[in-house]
Amino acid sequence: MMKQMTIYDIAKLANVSVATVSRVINSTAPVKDSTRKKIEALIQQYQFQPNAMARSLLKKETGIIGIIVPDLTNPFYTEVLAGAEQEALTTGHTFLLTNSVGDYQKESQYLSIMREKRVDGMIFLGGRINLKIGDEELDQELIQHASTIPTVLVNGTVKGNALTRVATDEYTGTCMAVQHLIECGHKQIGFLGGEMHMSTTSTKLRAFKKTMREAGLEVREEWILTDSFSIYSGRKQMEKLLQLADKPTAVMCVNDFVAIGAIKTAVDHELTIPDDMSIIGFDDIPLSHHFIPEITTVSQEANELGRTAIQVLQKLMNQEKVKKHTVIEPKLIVRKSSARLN
Amino acid sequence: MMKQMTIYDIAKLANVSVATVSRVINSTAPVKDSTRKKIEALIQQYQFQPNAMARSLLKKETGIIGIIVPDLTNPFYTEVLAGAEQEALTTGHTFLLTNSVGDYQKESQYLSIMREKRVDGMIFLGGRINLKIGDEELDQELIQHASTIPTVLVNGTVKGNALTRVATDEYTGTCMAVQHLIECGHKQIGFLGGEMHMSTTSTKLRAFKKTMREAGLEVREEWILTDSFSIYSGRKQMEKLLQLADKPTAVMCVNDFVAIGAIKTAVDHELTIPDDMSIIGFDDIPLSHHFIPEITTVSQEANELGRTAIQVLQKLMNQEKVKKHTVIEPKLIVRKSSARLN
DNA sequence: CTGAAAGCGCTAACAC
DNA sequence: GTGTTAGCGCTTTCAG
Repeated sequence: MMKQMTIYDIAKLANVSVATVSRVINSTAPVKDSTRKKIEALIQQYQFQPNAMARSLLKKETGIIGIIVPDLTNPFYTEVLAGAEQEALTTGHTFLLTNSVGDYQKESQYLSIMREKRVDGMIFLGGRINLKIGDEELDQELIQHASTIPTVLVNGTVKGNALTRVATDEYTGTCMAVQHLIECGHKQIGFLGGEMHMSTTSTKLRAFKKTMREAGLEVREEWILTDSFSIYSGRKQMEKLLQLADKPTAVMCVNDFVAIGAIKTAVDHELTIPDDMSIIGFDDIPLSHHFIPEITTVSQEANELGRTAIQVLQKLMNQEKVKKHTVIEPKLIVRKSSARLN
Repeated sequence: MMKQMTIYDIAKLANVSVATVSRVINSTAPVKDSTRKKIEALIQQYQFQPNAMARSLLKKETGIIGIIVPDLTNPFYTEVLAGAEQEALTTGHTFLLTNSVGDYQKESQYLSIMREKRVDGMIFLGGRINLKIGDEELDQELIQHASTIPTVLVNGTVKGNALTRVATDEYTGTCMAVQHLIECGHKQIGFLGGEMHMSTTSTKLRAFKKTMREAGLEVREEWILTDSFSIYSGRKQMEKLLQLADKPTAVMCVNDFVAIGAIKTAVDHELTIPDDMSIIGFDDIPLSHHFIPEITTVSQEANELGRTAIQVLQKLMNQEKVKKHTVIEPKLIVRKSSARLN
């Protein structure tokens, strides 16, 4: 590997001081045209790039935003990321990305790395902040951490809502979806969840029950299943549901993955969706638009969520005032996996 | 924001010199047990984290691997990333991730950032390294860049194969898939591609033609369509194909996205897949396993690809000898979107 | 076992 | 316009 040049090397070659070189690099003060030209030529010739470490050490800014996501292969998260990236570009920030796989210990480890690397700010998604009953110690660690690095939580929170967060209104979103099912004439509606100890599941379940009750419909416990957030989990849950003698005519799923799994298994069992059963997802991952049948779902506006998260973070980093809680309104997207009860 | 402590603060509090603190942090030399304990307690108490910038400046190592991907929302790339992350974890490296959206100018910009930040190494995916006819200048920039930072290219190359790369054998993979179709009795086979100027498309097309010819089958130019790599593109292409009076009984698609689009449009047109037409994809994204029908495809072993790329990069970073070209063997995954011609 | 001091590459006063 | 110099926070000789 070729050694990288330093500002000293350039200065020597140009017969000027390092300060002058620094000035042309940062256009921070006027420099005589001829010397500027000379220096610029040298920089070009040797492909000189100033060392960001050295600069950061001094400026106390790295231009890096740390991100912790729970699952890189989940399209919802990548969509959030894509939105965030787009927005971060406007201020020239780059992402230090880590994948926690929902492992709390890894989260802690990554939190440490972010601090060592002195990221300018960070975004935290999933994992511990999605726990229905937060863990005292984990929350404390995160809060502590946030006192030193501007941090925004996406779709989650910690004890006492102590930190800045932006989140989709999952409760309302679920109400809208269930309401849609009810308006389609369904009276026997089930719920397929993710892990019960995650707030995503419990929030949506609460919304589900409340909407049912307000419509005067019975909430049947045997139609409420929970497992995990994967496609495979959707399959398992639908498998169970179909074994029941008395089956619902519609189900609300905790996310699109579970909905896909549910549809797939239903189809395997010779059901036609939506004729034999309406199935609704949540998230509006790109795939839900392309699946056969196209899936009715609630859009989390993932891209906007990501962009907003960064906007809030940027304000935080600039020491501006920000709302402690920004909410993104979800949208019901009616497609082909739900229909009138006939 | 609370100010972060420095090694000086700790040293002062412990009544020792910074050198001693450094020693306990890095266990780089023996320290008296009692002073060690004292320092450790302080570090714990104030949650002190050494500043990685300062250290990197000295050690000329950042612990960061730069990654340029063309599309964060494409499951193939995220799967590669997930594999890479897993492997990078073994050496404690973290990712500086950038999303080029296939924009060559952005790639250049990100290349610069990687150099400024002095990443220890980098992985480049997609974009310019996938051009059928490489751009002289862009290649030169990348080669130049690689002379200063260990770099590995994934599924692509530059002029003269000047750089280290790991890649799936797309040619062989395509041959396998087409061969499978032929063995199913198909004689009228089409090809749905991505952009024609990308090597992925042209390589696969070459393999397609060669396999057809060797089997004594006619290559019909009107059945060879190219557009882009998206689901939407698959839809458009299938739309065109179905307008033909004489249609193929099977099609090979450049990737799973195109296959999904093709299937969806075919189904919209009341065709049954695979009974009326066999359709094969490429990549084996998770979705292809869950789509209805499940998609026959060629697995790129994305996760392994990512892991291997990092392994090779690690060797490169350690100045070990590495093969200039590591190839990953693809696998044919026969599922439900292809069947015997009846 | 511990401390003093040099230096990593850069920026920002402060002089001239 | 330009040069000198003092750090930024850390590691690492070199002495003791």
